[in-house]
Amino acid sequence: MGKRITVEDIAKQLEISSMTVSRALNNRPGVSEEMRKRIIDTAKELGYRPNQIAKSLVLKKTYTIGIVIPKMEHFFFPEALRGIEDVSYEHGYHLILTHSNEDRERESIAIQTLEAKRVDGILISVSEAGGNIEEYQNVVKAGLPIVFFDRCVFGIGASCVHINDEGAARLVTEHLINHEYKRIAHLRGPEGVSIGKERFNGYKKALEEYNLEYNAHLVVESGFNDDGGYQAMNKLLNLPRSERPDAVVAVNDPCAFGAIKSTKQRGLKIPDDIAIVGFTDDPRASIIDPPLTTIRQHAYTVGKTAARQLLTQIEEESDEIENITVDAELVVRRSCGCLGF
Amino acid sequence: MGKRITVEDIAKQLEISSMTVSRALNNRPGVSEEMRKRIIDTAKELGYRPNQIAKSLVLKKTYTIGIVIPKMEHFFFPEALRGIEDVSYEHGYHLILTHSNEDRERESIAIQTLEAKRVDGILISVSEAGGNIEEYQNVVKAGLPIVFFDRCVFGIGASCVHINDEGAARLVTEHLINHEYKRIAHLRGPEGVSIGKERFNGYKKALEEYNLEYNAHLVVESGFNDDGGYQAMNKLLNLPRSERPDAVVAVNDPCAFGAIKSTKQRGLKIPDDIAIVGFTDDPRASIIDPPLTTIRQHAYTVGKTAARQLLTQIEEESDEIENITVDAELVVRRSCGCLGF
DNA sequence: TTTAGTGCTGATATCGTTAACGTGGATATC
DNA sequence: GATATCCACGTTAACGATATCAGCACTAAA
Repeated sequence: MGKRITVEDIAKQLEISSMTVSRALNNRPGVSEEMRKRIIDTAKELGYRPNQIAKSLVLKKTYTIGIVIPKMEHFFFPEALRGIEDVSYEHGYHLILTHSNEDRERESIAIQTLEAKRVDGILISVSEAGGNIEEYQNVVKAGLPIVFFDRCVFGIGASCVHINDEGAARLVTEHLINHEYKRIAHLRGPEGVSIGKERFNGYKKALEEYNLEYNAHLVVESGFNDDGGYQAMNKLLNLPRSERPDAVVAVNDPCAFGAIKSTKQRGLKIPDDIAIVGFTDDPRASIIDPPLTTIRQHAYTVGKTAARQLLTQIEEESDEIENITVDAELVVRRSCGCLGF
Repeated sequence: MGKRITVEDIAKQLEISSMTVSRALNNRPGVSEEMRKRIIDTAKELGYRPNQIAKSLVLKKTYTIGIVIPKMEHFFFPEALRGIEDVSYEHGYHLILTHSNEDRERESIAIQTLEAKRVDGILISVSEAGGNIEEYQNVVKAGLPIVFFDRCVFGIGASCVHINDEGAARLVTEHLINHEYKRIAHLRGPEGVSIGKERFNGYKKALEEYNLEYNAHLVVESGFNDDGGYQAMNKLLNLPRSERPDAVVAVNDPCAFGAIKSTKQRGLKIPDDIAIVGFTDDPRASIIDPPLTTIRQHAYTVGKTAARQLLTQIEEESDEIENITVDAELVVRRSCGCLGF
């Protein structure tokens, strides 16, 4: 590593103390304007770059927030990330990005890394494998602000930012019920992940409300991606003809795409033979054939909101916990049986 | 911030020196097995988390690499990011993610931030606005390893990882020529960005090779996203009928999507009235109507390769510059006029 | 003239960790 | 029995920055 210029180097060159250099470069009072100018000029001339590491050590503050994301492939996360980045940038914070790859162990390592790097706060969406509750609790106990987004963990004293998953799932299921589908299936997310559970609850409540029978055979766990949706849909389509669903609520859009693939492969028509709806509003949803009816999640807003909440906790040193719901909306396209585009 | 446990705290509790604690926790020789065990146990008990900041200060090494990405919305970047993350994780490095948002000023700030954070190396894809050449040169001069990926800057002594943009653009243009299209247009990327220039060159060379006339009216700058493609295509379609293109090479898939939208809005059929091809192989490319013929870029591989190159430079302290080309392939679908799938 | 205040600058300690060298005692070697 | 070697552990300094307190020159007020 090429030797970097330090405040000391600047100080020596000008035959002053490093303290004066520090004051000048950080725009603090106690330096004459003339001296300040000379210092800034020399700093530029020497190509000085402040050492944030040393600064962080003494100030006990890194201006960095840590992010744990379970899966980069989901459109939702890069989009949320963009929201997080925008807000952080405005506040002068930077991001350390880690990736759990839906793996519990790797998530645990990621959190410990972020603690070691002394981030000022953590934003996390838990892995599909279900969370490291104890690890989260340690973070909370250590007084390190942590905010969950999308896939949350409630009741451990941390803020959560998410859409109203239950309500939205209910909404989209009701939409199918209004189409008079009778055997509505659900490709559900994992039990251990909040959104899997909540969306399932929404689906179930909609059925109850309209006095449709809940049928456990029609609920298949699918994980969160295309392939899981494909496999799960295959299971449903392997049922005896009379037991097959006439409509499907997928836990998210990738699952719905997998389900669409499976359905088409068997020569079945969507929505004529089976209606399928998703959840996310992935960019592909509007251009797939047929265009997918889904819930628009506003990932960008979720990211922004989560980052704001975290920064509030960091900067106000408050430990006030909030449970924030971001609006989501039903986007009606054609895969549900509606004609409109 | 809750006070964190330090090696000193552990040392006091065991009535030993902090040096012994450091040795034990870092698996270094010079500590009896019994003592090591006691130290590790106490560390766990107290919930010790090493302070990577202090460590970095003394070791002059952060195990962190900085990333500058121009636009999160392009599918390419999250995918490249995934490749980068996988490789870094294997090597025990972490990522600081910054986002230039295609803005030159913001990119410049991002680079300075990364230098201040004393990252061990930088991976960058330059902003659409064209790069801060001087800034890059400063980084190189400071001896900080930097690798460009996808959107590169050549000739300043930094490694580059990219696909053979010129060759691939030529390939896809040739494919159109073989379809016997005569008036082939190009929606081109910005002059100041390597891939814009290279792809344009490839397009031009293909025309030359087949003795097709190059027509400057048929080349319109489109930027890199949907809307730019839409606007640029509108310009082409506003030409007198006889001057309109019968085929279009878009600089990337988002542009192609915009062009498709514009074309469809005018009631023109793709590929019958106008063929359109893209570049990227965005997830939407295979499901749009008609499925888009494009160049598959293997963003994941580009990310992986760039990260590997950077880590090699970091760990071997070599300043050997490489210009690495990642294979890309033509993906033939229907928007070019082929029948297949 | 003395006192107090103000404006600029410097000396020293500190953040948490590790490198480099030092020490004391047990064991091995001749 | 003297010397060398090795092991386990300790002491000190350093990384690069800032906080804190102190000092010095000068001005204003008493």
